[in-house]
Amino acid sequence: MTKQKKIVLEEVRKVCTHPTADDIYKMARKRLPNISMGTVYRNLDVLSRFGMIQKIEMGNAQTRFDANTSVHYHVRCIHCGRIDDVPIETTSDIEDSVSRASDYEILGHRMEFYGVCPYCKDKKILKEG
Amino acid sequence: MTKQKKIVLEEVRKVCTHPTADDIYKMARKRLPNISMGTVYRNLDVLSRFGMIQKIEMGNAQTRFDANTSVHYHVRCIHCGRIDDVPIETTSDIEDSVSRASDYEILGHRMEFYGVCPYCKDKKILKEG
DNA sequence: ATCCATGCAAAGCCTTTGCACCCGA
DNA sequence: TCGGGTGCAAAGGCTTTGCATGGAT
Repeated sequence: MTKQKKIVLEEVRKVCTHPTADDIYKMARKRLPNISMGTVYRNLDVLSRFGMIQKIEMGNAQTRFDANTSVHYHVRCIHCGRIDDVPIETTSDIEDSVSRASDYEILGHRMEFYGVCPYCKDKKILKEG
Repeated sequence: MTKQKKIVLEEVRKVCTHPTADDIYKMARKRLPNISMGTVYRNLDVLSRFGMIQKIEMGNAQTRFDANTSVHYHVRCIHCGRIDDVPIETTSDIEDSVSRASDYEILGHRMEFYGVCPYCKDKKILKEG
């Protein structure tokens, strides 16, 4: 656990905004001005491979990272790109259905919701009103 | 509907492999040797915006395209990248739960399964056996 | 002294875009 | 003739990687 890796981990844990690698790079730079993008990517990668953080990879968007490693769903705002956790239970029942219905060995699923976040809803109302 | 757009559409419809833009480029080139990648991308984009084909954007992988425009789920093989349709019904019930549980205006969801495809399962058995 | 992680920069991959040209209405 | 679609090539965004250096054990 190098100084760089420690800081990357801490910065991911500090926020609940599901930051991108670049966000984390900027945050880490405030504490370690010479940290490089390559190091940030490398550390995000090993941290996620070791299960200490989670990669959020959906919908061809830029990868984001999450200190919350529990299985949970996300919702993405189609206007501002903001990502939030979805406060509902995840289910693996559906994986069983898929296992039965296909010839794949199902190992997991990902689900993401999309819509308009509260802030953008307000902005839209203001514009329209 | 130019010659190029027509061929791009036909090639997407010809296969059930959920091809990438590059796959389609290679297929289209057999019929129209001078078609360019830019044209393929542009046409895939307008065809999907007009609902004539579907973009599959999952898991930070390369975008794939699907002539089947109905709402359905996909499953991806973690070994070979193959994508197949999942023969189960999609549900929007869960979107209602999320609507109630969050402050977002929910417009839709994406779900994808991952696992090991039949072919890779066999290969694994062969290697192990 | 050794070895692995780092910083830096370059390359890679997929996709988009600017621009001049051409083809069809 | 006119305008939009095309081919080509370059640029763009994000991510990975090669390599020499440096720090920790």
